[in-house]
Parts: sequence; structure tokens; C-alpha cells
Amino acid sequence: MAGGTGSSEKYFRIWETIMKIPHGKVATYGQIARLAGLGNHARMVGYALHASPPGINIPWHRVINSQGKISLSKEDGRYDLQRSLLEDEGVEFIRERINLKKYRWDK
DNA sequence: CCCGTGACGCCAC
DNA sequence: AGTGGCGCCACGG
Repeated sequence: MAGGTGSSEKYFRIWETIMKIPHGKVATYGQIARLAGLGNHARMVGYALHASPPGINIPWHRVINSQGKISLSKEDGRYDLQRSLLEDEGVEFIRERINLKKYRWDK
């Protein structure tokens, strides 16, 4: 294959990395970007998630920002959804923040 | 082809 | 701890 340079491949790589996040753990955008081989381009991860096709089975809710908070706006309905999904996995929220020292995917 | 926008991160104040 | 600004890359108009 001559240079598999397809942005789709990048996205796939990101999704694949996110799928590896263990149950009850979370990962930051920067962390995913790094593990996916994209360097520190965290924005790409967020964009890839936004561009993720509906129906794809990826634990998008386990991806949060470096502050340990949900990057979505509280106005967005997905904010509460993400929080609920995480709490359902045993991830504890303190105010609107997650203790990364405790729940960050150790990888 | 130029410009604005974004599910981010880091640094300065 | 909160706010503002810059960088970085991809995509739609």
C-alpha cells in the first residue's frame, strides 16, 4: 500500500485507541492523541469524535479534558449523558471534576 | 484558496 | 482559581 495517507485512517486510529480504554477508567484528549500517534494534537481527537459515524460502538464518554472535566457545554444534552455513563461505571465526580490521579487510564 | 470554527492544551497574568 | 491568548490541525462555506 503506497502511503496510507487517509484522514479516515487517522480517525480510525483514534477510535481504536478510545475503544481500548478500560471500563471505569477515563483518558484525556491529549492522551488519546499521543497513543494514537498524532502527537499532542488533542483537538484532532475531539474532532474525530464529533465526526464519528452514528452506530459505531466506542466509549466516547471516557474521554475528558486535561482538567478532568467534561469538555461539552452543560447546555448540551450530551453533557449529562456522559456524566451519567461515567458514574454508572463507578467514576466519581467532585463538583464537575474527575480525579485523574484515581481514574486516569494508566497508559 | 482564504476564513471562521472547534468534544483541546499550555502558559501568562 | 478564573480569564484571556496563542498554537495546531482538519473541515465546511
